[in-house]
Amino acid sequence: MTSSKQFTNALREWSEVFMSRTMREWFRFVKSSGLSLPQFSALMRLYYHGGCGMSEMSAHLDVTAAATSQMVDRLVHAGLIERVEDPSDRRAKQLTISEKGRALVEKGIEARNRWWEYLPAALNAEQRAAVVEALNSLAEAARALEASDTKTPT
Amino acid sequence: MTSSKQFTNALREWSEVFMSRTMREWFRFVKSSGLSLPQFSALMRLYYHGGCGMSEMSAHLDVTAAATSQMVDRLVHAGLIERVEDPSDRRAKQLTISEKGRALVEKGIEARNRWWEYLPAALNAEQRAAVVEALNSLAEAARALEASDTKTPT
DNA sequence: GCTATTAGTTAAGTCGGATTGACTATATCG
DNA sequence: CGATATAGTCAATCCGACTTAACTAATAGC
Repeated sequence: MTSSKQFTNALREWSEVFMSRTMREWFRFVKSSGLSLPQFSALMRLYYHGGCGMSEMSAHLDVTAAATSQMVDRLVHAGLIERVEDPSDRRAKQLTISEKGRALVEKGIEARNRWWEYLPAALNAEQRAAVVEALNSLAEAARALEASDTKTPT
Repeated sequence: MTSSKQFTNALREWSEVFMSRTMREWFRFVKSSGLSLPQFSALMRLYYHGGCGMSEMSAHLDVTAAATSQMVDRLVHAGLIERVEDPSDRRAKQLTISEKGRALVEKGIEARNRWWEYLPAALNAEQRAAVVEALNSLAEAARALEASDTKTPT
């Protein structure tokens, strides 16, 4: 078996364990928050990438402008998003996440990550160091991949 | 900084990169399939854990029996789930995933994993070996954690 | 054997997600 | 400057997710 194949198998296996648990925790949190998954997608977009316009949000969510407008209405009404006129184009609006929205997202991230915070205790110091190194390599490689994907026209 | 803290930070960082991309690919796939996320949750449950009853499914989805019944109706109608009478209890039904459902789930898993299959090329052989070892440790530790969580009354 | 409980279904209702179409205000282009 | 394009919103509509309530058939318990 090639080293690349072993790699892929190992990542696949970890991915299944990780996804299964993390998604479960995420869906649980979202449900308990009273919001929907698409609403959280909108919030996370603003949280991780900063403010954007309605069209950008619409493109990100891959839905029509009308759908976005209605969803953003609800999030604005809930105090989770702020919508202001774009100073450089009077037709447009700028969306930013409110402090309340930010706090909610952070709480969600915490909730979905909590399960693996007990993992260090199950590994010895040597294993932990190895994992740290490996994950850093992975994260770096994945970010490079993301950057090069972004540059490729689709 | 403690080794445990470094570990947690590394996993957190990888988790963000991984989740961001993987969820995006997953949502894209689900949307293109014409099914909803809750429907996929039901299918994945059957795929990974085998057949179960309606009540079990209802508990897994964390919704009422009526919601489950209606959703399962749609999946049965779409040929993705099979629903038969439970031979040991005439009141109950047994749900299993159909071949069509299985194929769809597998296609989805493939779709959400495709992005990181190019990662090996970005790492040298030494790094790859280290990652394989680390991920195996992680997967094992996570499975042990899952098993002990299951045994803990909630 | 009778009563209580259970497994699942059906109906009715609300909600958010999503679409299309129409519209207004604003920006761009020739 | 007028015509066209654009950014976003509103209305109407459909759909699936989800709830509650009521119901039937089957099982469990005494």
